[in-house]
Amino acid sequence: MVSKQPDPHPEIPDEIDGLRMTKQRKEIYHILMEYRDHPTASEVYMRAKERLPSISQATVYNCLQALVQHQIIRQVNFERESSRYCPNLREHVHFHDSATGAIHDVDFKPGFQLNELLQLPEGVQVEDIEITLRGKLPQSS
Amino acid sequence: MVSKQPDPHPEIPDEIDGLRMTKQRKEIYHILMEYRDHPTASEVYMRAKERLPSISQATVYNCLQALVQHQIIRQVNFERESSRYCPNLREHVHFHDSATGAIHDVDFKPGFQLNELLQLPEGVQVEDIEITLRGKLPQSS
DNA sequence: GTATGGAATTGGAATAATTCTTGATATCGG
DNA sequence: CCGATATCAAGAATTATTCCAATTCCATAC
Repeated sequence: MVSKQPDPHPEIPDEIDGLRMTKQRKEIYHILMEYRDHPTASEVYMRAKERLPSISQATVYNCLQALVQHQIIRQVNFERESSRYCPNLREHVHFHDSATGAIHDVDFKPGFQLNELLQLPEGVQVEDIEITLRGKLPQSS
Repeated sequence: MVSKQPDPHPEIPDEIDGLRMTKQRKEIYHILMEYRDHPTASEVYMRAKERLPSISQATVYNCLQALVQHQIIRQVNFERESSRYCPNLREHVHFHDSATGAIHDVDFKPGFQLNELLQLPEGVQVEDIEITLRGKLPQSS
């Protein structure tokens, strides 16, 4: 008679938007929520192995992909680097600090309108916007 | 006595911004200028082979990289797809037509200011902006 | 002209991130 | 409890790109 292990992440529901949250998916989602530093798949893999030593890279990729497809997290691409993953679902922009390599989320100002910024042709339907900035933060931050 | 072949692209100077424009580099630059449809490296390779049958993929990659590094063309990345290349040096945005897959350049409106759009922290120095839109054009276009 | 040195080109091998495949496991509904 | 379905694991396969070593090209000096 083996008693079940307690769920290590009881704050994460067993299902999100129709996706069954398995042990592995919960762990990976938890990792993204905890640090929010836009890790790559292999960084997620390294962190996940600490709690789930038998997890494989393939599972990490599978889980990340399942979470992205169900719009629980976002995949972030910068240049040709490895994809990074981000649990922030608000519409936002990514700022890459060229000094430290860190990535910061930057929000839009309320009420922004794309066609105030761009010479878009009449009648376009914009389904998705992706904005990435690269630059330096002031010293004091 | 073999007479030299005439330069197939006399409109392209023999040097741009300190980069010696060899036969291969001229051909590749010409391909980008002619169609302006944001081809991938292997699309450029296929087109280049028509005029320079002995050109190699490695050369295409080398030339594209040299042109990018000398800021003669731009490398454009979208999601995790192959890089695409673009001779438009004006600051602009890429619009991916989700119906046809075509990529269109969209200009900024004059006098746009990033911090009208974004809640940027005080004192950031933005060195580079990359904006990509995905969506549909109106039928009639 | 011809020689020379550095840059450019070539073809193939190597790399890295990601996806695919297949079999094993776990979970759900009845 | 049992079969159906979903998920996971491990390694092979794929794809875009880069690296490497050998050759070729080209500008300049002789």
